[in-house]
Amino acid sequence: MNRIKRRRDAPRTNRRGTRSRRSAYRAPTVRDVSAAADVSVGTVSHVLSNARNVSPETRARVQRAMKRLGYKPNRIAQSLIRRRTMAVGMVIPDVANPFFAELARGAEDVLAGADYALVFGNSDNDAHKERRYIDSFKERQVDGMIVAIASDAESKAILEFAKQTAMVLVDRAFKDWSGDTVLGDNSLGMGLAVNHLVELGHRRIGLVNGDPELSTAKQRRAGFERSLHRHGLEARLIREGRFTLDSGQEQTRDMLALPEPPTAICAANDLLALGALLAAAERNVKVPAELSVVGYDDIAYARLAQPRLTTISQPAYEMGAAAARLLLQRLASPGRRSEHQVVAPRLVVRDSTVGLR
Amino acid sequence: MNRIKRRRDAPRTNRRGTRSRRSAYRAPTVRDVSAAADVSVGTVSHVLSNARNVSPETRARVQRAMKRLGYKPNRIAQSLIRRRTMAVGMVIPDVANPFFAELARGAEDVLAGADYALVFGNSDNDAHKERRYIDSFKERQVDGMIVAIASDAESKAILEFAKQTAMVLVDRAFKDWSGDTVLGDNSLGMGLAVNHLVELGHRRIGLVNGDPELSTAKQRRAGFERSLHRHGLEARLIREGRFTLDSGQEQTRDMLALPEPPTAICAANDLLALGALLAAAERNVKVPAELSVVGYDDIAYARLAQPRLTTISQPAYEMGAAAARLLLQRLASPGRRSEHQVVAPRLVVRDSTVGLR
DNA sequence: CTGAAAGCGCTAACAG
DNA sequence: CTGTTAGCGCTTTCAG
Repeated sequence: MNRIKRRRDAPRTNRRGTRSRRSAYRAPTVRDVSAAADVSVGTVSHVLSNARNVSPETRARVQRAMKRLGYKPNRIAQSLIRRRTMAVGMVIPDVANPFFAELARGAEDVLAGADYALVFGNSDNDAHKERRYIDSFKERQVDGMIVAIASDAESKAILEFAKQTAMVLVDRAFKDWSGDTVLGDNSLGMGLAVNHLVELGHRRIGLVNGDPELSTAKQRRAGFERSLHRHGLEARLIREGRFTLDSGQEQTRDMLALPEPPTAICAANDLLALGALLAAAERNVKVPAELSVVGYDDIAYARLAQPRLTTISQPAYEMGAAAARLLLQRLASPGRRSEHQVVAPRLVVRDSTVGLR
Repeated sequence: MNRIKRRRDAPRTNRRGTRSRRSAYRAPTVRDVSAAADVSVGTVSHVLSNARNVSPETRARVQRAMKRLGYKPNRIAQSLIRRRTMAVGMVIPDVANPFFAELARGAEDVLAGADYALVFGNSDNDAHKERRYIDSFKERQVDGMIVAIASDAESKAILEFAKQTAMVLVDRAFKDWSGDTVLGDNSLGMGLAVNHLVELGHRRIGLVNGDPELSTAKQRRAGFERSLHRHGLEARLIREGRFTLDSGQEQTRDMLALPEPPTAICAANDLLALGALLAAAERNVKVPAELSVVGYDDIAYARLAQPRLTTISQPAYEMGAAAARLLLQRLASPGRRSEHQVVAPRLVVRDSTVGLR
């Protein structure tokens, strides 16, 4: 009893009785509030969480004390005992890619609305980096994660991880994954692009692709090939690289140097398509007159490019928001069946594609 | 003693003696490890943190136990007692703005290298939202924050906050702020733009500006006016709005409808400039032949626009990285003098500006 | 070199 | 309706 008394009276002194020297300021705690309002800590906690009835007068007194002291609950302490951090991790390849920036925005907006904090990691499509972020987030006890997975290189670990904490895959998945997903229909989308080009009379159509280990790249390639075959065409002009502008430029440069260059190019994302435009400009190949180009994603800059880019549109913001909503749902009811949302791609015709004359 | 024994033997049972029903799995704790290795929890903690000497045999035994159990320290518990979360908050207006996406990348890369997690908030340049994120991050006990502040509306609260936790302002600041900063020289930058235009023979130069309460907008406007005056010109053609593409389009549309429209436009960022290009296209005003446009920031898409945008370049990635480094330094030595880094703007001439014939 | 135990700030079971 | 108190998982004295 004496010991406890001492603690309540002098909470700011350490065992030696000296005030801690570093940082004079120390945020008020439940104990400070309870002392100020002359109630027990339990009561303070309860007015905070509304977990049980507290008489109006007591409540008011406590709230006044809180305000006066500028009390804010320490979320870390809450997390420790509640076993919930109210934080979710997100790992995407690169925020500097507008598609993922939008996607992140979508996720953040819904998560913030539910009082979750978003902690971020850019994997650069590197399975190692991705794994490091996931591990780090796990140690930090995030309640869940949203990830645009780089490859299936770490699939074992991911699957293991997902058993322990909520996880939804967005934009990209891997086989063996059976949890929640929000994915585009990449094969269909690429089909749309090919159909458009074929309808315009193109026969020699090339594919400028991203990192071949990514599920999006695989599926877009598959869609490309399938669709060409369906039209009785061969899929020979295929390049792969990374999902970057530079790679797009390089791949296109390469293709345009062919004895029989393509008359049209499908790029697996808009960055690649923009790179293709640059490569064409280098060689003085006119787009769309001499080369049609279609992109994928419909980032904001697609319509600002010259010529305005025909592309396969995907609602990045919505995909992020949907992934976040799915995560929230799973957090609320861990037992529910997993859900697989697929968002439909849409062809947006602008000025970078034109009929073969 | 009996009580303690019980705890060590049955740590996974709650007070009623029933196993918790939810989540069969529970991560191993120091206690589990200590039991498995037959040492005290203190020893386990010490092999983890190397805080004191532990005999090689004991250490090995503990490490084996850790590995066997798959033990990972609980960062939340560590944070609570160490009073460090190894997390930093970042609030920027919008990741979907490539300038800030790059900046965020820069910060994240250096922070991740130092084992800090980055938690994110988009303020949309809304002082309220910004304040909410800052409060939230504070409750979450972040070790520090990097913020591109919206306005001085909440400056009181911000200053108060900064007394308690490390904070560096990036890209934007407010008067009264005397802490660490990484800022561009906006006035100088705008001067560069104006000089360039004047040298090309332009006399009727308009300013398309962003949110007037932002320090960047104020300074860029000031630089614009000062520079024009220095050339003996009046600064009459000034519009303000938001730092978005749409706003740029709108402001420019408005200006071009004037009886005496400008022959050149300074836009306070590239998004605005891109909007200006759109507005010009609408009216069939040729850029640069009939209207020169210069942007600000030099986002990746500036050189992809048509025409390629002349702009004032700022190293967004480096600014983010520098801010993160500053924060790390302050975290390491809280007493150090605050540092004010200013990054030099650079004129990049491309195709959107041309001499008046 | 090691163990015991007191907390970090909070929640929630238990006992009035 | 309110107070007491045992922990959450970890670190860090203090005592051997």
